Amino acid sequence: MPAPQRVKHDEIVFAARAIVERDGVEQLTMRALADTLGVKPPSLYKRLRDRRDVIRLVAEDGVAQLTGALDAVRSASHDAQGRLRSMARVVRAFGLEHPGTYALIFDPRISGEIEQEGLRSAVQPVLNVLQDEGFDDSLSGARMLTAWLHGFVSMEVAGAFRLGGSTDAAFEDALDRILVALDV
Amino acid sequence: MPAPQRVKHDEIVFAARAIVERDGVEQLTMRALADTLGVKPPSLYKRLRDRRDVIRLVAEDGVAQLTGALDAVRSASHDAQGRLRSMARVVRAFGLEHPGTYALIFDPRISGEIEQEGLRSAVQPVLNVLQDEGFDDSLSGARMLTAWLHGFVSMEVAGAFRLGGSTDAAFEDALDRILVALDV
DNA sequence: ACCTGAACACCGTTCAAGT
DNA sequence: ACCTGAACACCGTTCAAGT
Repeated sequence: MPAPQRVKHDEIVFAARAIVERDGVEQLTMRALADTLGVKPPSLYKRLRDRRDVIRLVAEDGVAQLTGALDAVRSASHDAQGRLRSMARVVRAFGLEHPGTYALIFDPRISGEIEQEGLRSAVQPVLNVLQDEGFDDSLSGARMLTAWLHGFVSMEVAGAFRLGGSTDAAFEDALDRILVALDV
Repeated sequence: MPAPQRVKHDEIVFAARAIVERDGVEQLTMRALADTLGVKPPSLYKRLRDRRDVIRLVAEDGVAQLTGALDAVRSASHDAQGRLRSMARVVRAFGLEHPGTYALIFDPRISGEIEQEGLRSAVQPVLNVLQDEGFDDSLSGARMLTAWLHGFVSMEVAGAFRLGGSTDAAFEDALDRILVALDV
């Protein structure tokens, strides 16, 4: 008598993502994952290749969510400047809401394996906007904006801006200056 | 008869740093470290609290090196713009030469424990230069420059700039625009 | 005083045996 | 067809016993 499948693929990803958000990647063990799913560790290997596979799925789930959020605001503004501003805010909001997943997406050790790479998925939408505007040197502009954005968010998440002032204001202020520097 | 001390503290840090540079942090195990030192794992606990302690020491060693390199170029230029430019190049060069250590220094999970914090140690020298110049809003300016710089270097190290063009030129170009945006 | 073997609690992963 | 217990090779870490 065949044993019934007790756990669906999506449930695994959901549970794994929850562990990452709550406790960090290093706590995402096969044991912890099996426990929250009410199953024994070896059973997971029927659905997953190994632990790296789990982490990859969590990262891809995060990328999909971030990409979706970026798409949602893409048409919100009519001018390039407004669109870029909205997109930057979306990335920052995602990082502050999901620091564990954000770190995972941009971790070079993982992002190399992601289907739709984390880092490229951050550069690409910005590049698209700049290209749509017929902006000269779109690639280097996109890189400058995304480098600043990723640097700001990861430093903020890491707590590097502990000292002084509103980080909200610092973000908006620097974003203004970056957009001016881009000359969009 | 007391057994002679077979391994010095500095040798441990040196060996650990070498493992990180060559194989990455995850390969820095107590076993691997003991092996390269010609000693058994339990012996390490006479000199170190635990594995986190080893990692902390490696990170601090890297921070000291980076700080030293920053100090060395600080007086190389007479104007603020030249100093900031040199410092940015030094950080980038360090990241490209020591990607494993760079990632460690800026990893929020480790930098929180470092004596002289990695992220702050990157912001501070820039902040000093801007303050020396009597630059208004030095803090937010320092943050903008360091955010862009850290973002650029970590994305470059992660291989996010695979597609197209010289990254050297992209770096210099963006650095120019950032300095203009800062209006130093 | 320092070093070590043995031991413990954890991992990830495999596999034969159960249903 | 899926699940599980047992087992293996790895970790980090502790500690009593050696010199």
